Amino acid sequence: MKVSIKDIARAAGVSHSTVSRALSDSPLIKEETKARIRRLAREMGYSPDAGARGLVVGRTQTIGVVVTTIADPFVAEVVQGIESTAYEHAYTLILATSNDEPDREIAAVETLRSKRVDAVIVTSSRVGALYSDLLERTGVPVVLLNNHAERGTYSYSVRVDDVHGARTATEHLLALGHRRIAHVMGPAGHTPSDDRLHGYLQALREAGIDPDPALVVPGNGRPNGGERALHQLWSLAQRPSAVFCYNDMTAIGLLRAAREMGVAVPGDLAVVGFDDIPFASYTSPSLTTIAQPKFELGQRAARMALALISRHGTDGEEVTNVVLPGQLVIRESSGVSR
Amino acid sequence: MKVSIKDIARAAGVSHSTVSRALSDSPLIKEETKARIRRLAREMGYSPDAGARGLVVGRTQTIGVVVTTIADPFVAEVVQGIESTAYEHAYTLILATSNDEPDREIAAVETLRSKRVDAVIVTSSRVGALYSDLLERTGVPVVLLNNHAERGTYSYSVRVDDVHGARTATEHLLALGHRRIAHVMGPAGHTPSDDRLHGYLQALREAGIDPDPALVVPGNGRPNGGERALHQLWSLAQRPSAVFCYNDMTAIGLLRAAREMGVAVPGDLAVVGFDDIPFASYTSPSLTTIAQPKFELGQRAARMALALISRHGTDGEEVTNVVLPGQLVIRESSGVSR
DNA sequence: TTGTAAGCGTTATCAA
DNA sequence: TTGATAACGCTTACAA
Repeated sequence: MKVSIKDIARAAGVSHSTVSRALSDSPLIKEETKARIRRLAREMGYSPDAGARGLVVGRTQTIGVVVTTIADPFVAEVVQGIESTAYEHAYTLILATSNDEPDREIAAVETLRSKRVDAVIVTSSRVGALYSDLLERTGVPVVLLNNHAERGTYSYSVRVDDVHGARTATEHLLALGHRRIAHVMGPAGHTPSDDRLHGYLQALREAGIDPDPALVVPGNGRPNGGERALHQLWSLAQRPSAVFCYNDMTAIGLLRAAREMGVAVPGDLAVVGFDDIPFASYTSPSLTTIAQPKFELGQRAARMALALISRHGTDGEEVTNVVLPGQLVIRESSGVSR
Repeated sequence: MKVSIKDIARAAGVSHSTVSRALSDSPLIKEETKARIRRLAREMGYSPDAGARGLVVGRTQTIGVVVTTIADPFVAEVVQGIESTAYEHAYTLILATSNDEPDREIAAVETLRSKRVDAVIVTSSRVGALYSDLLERTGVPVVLLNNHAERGTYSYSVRVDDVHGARTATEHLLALGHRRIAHVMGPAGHTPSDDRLHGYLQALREAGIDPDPALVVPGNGRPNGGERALHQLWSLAQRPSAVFCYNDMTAIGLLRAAREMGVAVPGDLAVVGFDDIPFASYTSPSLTTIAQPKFELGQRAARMALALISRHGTDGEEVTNVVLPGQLVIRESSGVSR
């Protein structure tokens, strides 16, 4: 049923090593025999066994991708970018989902290690460091996406400049004349959360505004976090006139709450998000946001992983961390027209 | 560097087969030795080579997942469902993206075959049949998700009942008093598109309404298709008072166009979608739709794949195709309150 | 309870 | 230009 290189050898009356060479187009083999063998292989429905090959060559042509959940539009687009360049280089993706649960993070690392992936790309995990530690001593290159960590021998990162993006968002609101600008934070203990908060504070201070702690409220990166945040903000004696949300999901939840509460956006409250997920342009009002080059982030991460793989041992070309800028996309929710 | 079963054997002063047995918790090995070997394995940082094991046992504990694009919220949730049950059964996912390009579909099949995946799950492809053909003769079980095809020995499907869902959606609009109900179709040549159109027509006829061909307009399953569709519908002499869209993405585009064109929803036009993507409840007005049990679809597909794998050869338990019902979720866009 | 040996499907090293 | 043969890391009869 399953046809191997030996079956072909038998049928062709040659040795199995000749078949192996012919199939990998070795210059050692006579064109004539090559052709014959290739035809035979096709006819017999031969498919090379990647596992067996990996065993001997020491590479699996496989990249492990760890995400918290693929059901996050941001993550999905990043993975799309990874896949596209992996595909171009004949690499395959193994997907592992962590759900942000420590057990599953560990399990994911173990599995990927066992599958002997040539590299690992970790997207927006809270514990990128975990991977670096566990995998680095294995010698598996690790690329952290949107999660900086100490730079190790094998661990690199590609990310968007969160601080700068947050500043840009905040400056946009400042330029529109807002003085009481709130911020809904992201999930606690997440580097991007910290950085965006940081950028927000920086922009305020540079504008000579003393940040009001009451205007910085917790969130979780999901819609319900945004909803809760608006309730909290609206119960303040001194309400904000604008809010910069950790991400678009948060902003979308906040937008919905605003609708329910009769808070006019951008009239009563200008809103800016972060990420530019596909739906940002379909909300009502459409969402002003900082666009992350999601697909490109994925591409860069994949390219970096490939570079690290080929560099492996030979330590040739230098690989450096990548930081991409986010871009302000102005839509209705910040009410530029006001 | 890379420690193998033999290294452990040497360190433990036993043969490598003893190590193999100990690590797989064989009852043949004395508890004492087991413990010793396991400790050693941990200390030495041993990680079993899945490829090597697969070579001998004939299984890779891997499921291939083919999607057109992972950057589609519907697909992403389905994959999430697949991953979750695969994980529970110690299976790993290999992700292949086809972009709906024939070349890549072929390439995907070849790759997955080479990687010796134990089963393949294909999500919403136009050409599910292709996979059945190519893989079935290989003996790899194929599960088609939302894409029925001829039932083969190894090819099964799990899907949502599109006809029924479309009927439900249309009946909902009929019950609200609408008589001129339009339909924006999905991508041409896609089974779900046909089925949903079919259900829509069925519902109309049963209500004694002769379907007006002018009210059935083309779409593509994406927002811009919905936008174009509304322009087309609104240019009619006799406009519809309601529209059933192929899916939520289409409806969302249509909603945006409506906003731009000053068409009130649901006042001038009631809108119903299909899928219930996460954002359906965040649009404005929020979207009435037919909810597909996405996560469950994924789970079922994975379970079916696992069943097919274990049945393999032994032809034990019967496996039957799965059809899940969609559920009407009433929100604002159909204007129930009117 | 453990060890020996064969074999899974490849590639790679020597010889011929 | 081709063929033997070993090796990759593992499981699994078959012996002991």
